[in-house]
Amino acid sequence: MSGEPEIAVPARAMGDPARARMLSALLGERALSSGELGRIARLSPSSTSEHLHVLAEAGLVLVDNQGRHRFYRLANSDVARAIESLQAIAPLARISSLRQHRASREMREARTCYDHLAGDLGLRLTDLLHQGGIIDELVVGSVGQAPEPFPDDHIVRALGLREPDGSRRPWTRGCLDWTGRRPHAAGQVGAQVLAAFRTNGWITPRPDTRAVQLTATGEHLLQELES
Amino acid sequence: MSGEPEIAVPARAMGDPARARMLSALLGERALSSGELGRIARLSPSSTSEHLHVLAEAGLVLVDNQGRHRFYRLANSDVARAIESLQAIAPLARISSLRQHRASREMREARTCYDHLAGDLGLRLTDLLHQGGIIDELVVGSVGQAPEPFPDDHIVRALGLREPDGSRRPWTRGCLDWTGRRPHAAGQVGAQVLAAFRTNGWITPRPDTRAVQLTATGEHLLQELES
DNA sequence: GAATCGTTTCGGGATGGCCCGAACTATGCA
DNA sequence: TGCATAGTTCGGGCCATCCCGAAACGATTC
Repeated sequence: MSGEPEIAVPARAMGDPARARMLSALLGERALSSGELGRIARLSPSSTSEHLHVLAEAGLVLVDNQGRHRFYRLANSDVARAIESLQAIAPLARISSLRQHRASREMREARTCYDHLAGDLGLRLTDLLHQGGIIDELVVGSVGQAPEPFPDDHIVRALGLREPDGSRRPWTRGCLDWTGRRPHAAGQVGAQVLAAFRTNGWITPRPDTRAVQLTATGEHLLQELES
Repeated sequence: MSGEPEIAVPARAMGDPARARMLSALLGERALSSGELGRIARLSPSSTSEHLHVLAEAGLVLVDNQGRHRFYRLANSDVARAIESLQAIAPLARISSLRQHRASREMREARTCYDHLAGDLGLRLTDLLHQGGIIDELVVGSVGQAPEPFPDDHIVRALGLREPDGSRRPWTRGCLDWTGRRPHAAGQVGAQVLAAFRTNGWITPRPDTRAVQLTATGEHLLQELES
């Protein structure tokens, strides 16, 4: 027999600035090593290790051992969802240094959000998908169906989109994070688009951050699709 | 210029067991006084006051002064959403005492969840609304439209449901909390149903908790609608 | 096997949070 | 005016957490 959920457990784990930075970095989907996370959180290796232990204990992250590295990732999409929902009510950090200013600009331009793209790039793609009839109008938190029959037009071919995979996962989901004030496309279609951008080299990762850079090829493709 | 949201701020505020209990109680929508919250969290008045100060500072709760009472409530529905999403990843409390056991059973049977009903009662109502064609099938986090034209059948009249009020708020939203493993109806329709249950005396509040009790009248109504 | 690299564990110091009782303020009521 | 009630502020004790450097550990490399 068990009672109510103890939200203090995950909340406490997320409630330290260093651990919050780590989690925010891990929202960028790919697994990060203890060392990378330590650099992101600006901590000594020993402190980093302790914080990661706390996160694992609270069930927020999982570890993959690979050689002498240990790669950490968010435990599941519910954790990602919880972090997003906290971002919606969290105050925005004050920016003091020039370095932070640049990092903030890069995040606004384009970044990954768990397994899809966000920032200005995410919004451009959302508009494109909507104009192309591949997704419905998005409302925050809403889920949408794929069009029937599945189109085979220019946009679909250019991005290499495939039909939904039949899993329970919704085709689109409106995901709001703190820039833009408009939801961007998450869900299966969002994941497909991010995968396409990665494998085709339309974006390149930036070091130690979820921000990504749109390459010249990527920008060309977008402009061509938007015209 | 401002940077990323600092999720550590709300998370830290929620990350104390006493404050978490208060927030969980406030999920029951109605505002609670400092004294009531102190009893719920089992704290001295002075500690209660400090904790509430922390919650207010983090923007999670708002205060209404009424005479010598101070009534606290969740700041907005985003906060409620964040608490719900943490409940989805939080471990369930172990139950030791008989008293906790009874409280847990009462919560499972029927409780309020921000501004709608949850627990077994919430699920019964969700099924009823679905069978009556008033809401679509629910998926967690999904939003649904009201039927057009708005029906005027037995269920609608019995519950006194009105058409959507034209606000942005979705007609239905699938809200999952920890019992039942199935989403129950939130959104405008959920709020209307709770209001009807309250004003018609189909439920009565239980002291110091979000749990409510279905009255004999309420049970009669439900059985009649379900037949 | 020795050196190296990434990571964890341990010890210890500083800090801050949590708790309470006592004193204080503000409201309501007689 | 005086007293009771609701709530906050203050002071102080205690404990958990957060940080780091030193040392240990395990895997890879030479």
